[in-house]
Amino acid sequence: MSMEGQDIKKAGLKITLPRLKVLEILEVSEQRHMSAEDVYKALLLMGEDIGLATVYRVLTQFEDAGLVSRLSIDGGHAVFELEDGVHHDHLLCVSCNQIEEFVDEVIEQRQRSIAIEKGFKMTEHSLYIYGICKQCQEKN
Amino acid sequence: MSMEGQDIKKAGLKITLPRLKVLEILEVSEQRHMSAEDVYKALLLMGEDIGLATVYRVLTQFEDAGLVSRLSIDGGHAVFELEDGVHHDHLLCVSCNQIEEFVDEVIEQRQRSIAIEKGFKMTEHSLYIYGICKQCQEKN
DNA sequence: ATGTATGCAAAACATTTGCACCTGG
DNA sequence: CCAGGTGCAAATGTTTTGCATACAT
Repeated sequence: MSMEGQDIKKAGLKITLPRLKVLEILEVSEQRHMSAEDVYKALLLMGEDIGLATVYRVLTQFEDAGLVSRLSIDGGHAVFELEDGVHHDHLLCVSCNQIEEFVDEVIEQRQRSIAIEKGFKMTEHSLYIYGICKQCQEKN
Repeated sequence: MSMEGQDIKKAGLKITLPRLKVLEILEVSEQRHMSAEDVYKALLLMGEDIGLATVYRVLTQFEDAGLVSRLSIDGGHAVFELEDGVHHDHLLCVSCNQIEEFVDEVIEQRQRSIAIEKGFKMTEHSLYIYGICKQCQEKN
C-alpha cells in the first residue's frame, strides 16, 4: 500500500479505490499532462471500472486540495498535472501536442508589476506559448 | 454605406447583411470584448433577425481574415475583439468580468527567448492575468 | 445563374449533475 | 451504521454542422 493515501486524507477526502487509482495513474503515467479522458482510458486499460464522471469529480477535488493543477489548453479541453509546488508555465507544440514546462522569474515579476499598475489584486495568471517543437520541425 | 464592406471583401467574403451587422456591433458596442452570444443579443436588440449559428460562422471567418481576434477565457467560452494590429495581452477581473489590456515588451521578449531556448518555433502565445480590479476591491 | 451564405434544428463535445445504490471508517 | 462516494444516464453550455432555402454578384 503506497503512501499517497495520506495526501487524500489530508484533503479531507475518504480514501477510496477510485481516488487511489486516479492518483496512481497520474504518478506512474509516462505523460505528465493528462485530460480526464486520458485518465479514464488509462484506468480502463488497468482493468479498473471507474466512471468518467467520477474521474472528473476526483480530479476537481484533487485540484481543490492542491494535489493537481488544471491547465486550460486554448479554450478547448482541460489537462491535469500533479502539483509539485513549483509554479511554472507551459510551451505547447501545436503539431504533436507535446507540452513542456518553464519557469521565468522575469516574466513573473513583470506580471506582478502590471497587475499593480492596473490596480488589480492578482489571483492567478496563465501563460501558454504555442509553437512547433524541435522534433516536429525536423520532421518536415 | 460605411467603409467596412471593404474589409469584408478583402477577406474574400461576400458583403452580406449579417456580416455587415456583426462588424457594426463590434465597432459601435461599448464593450470591446464580446462573446458570440453577446453579439447575437445585441443584434436582436437592433431588430436584426440573424441566427446564432451565423454569428459563430461570421466571427470565425472574421478571425481567419484577421479582422477580429478570439480570446479563450479560462477554458470556458470565447470572446472576440476587433483586431487593431497591436498585439496585447489581457487582465481579467474575476469578480466583474471586466477585461483590460496591456502591452509589455519585456514579457514579449522573454517569451521569444524561452521559445528559442526550448527549440520551439513560436507561432503564438496567450497570457491572462486574473485578479480583482480596483473598483471591485473598493466595493468590499 | 450559380456558388455562397443563411436559418433552423440537430449533433457534437467536454463537463456537470440528479439520483438510487454502494462503501469506507 | 450512515455520511459521503460512485455509476449511470440525463442535463448542460458552448460551438459546430447538415441541409434546404435565400441571396449576392
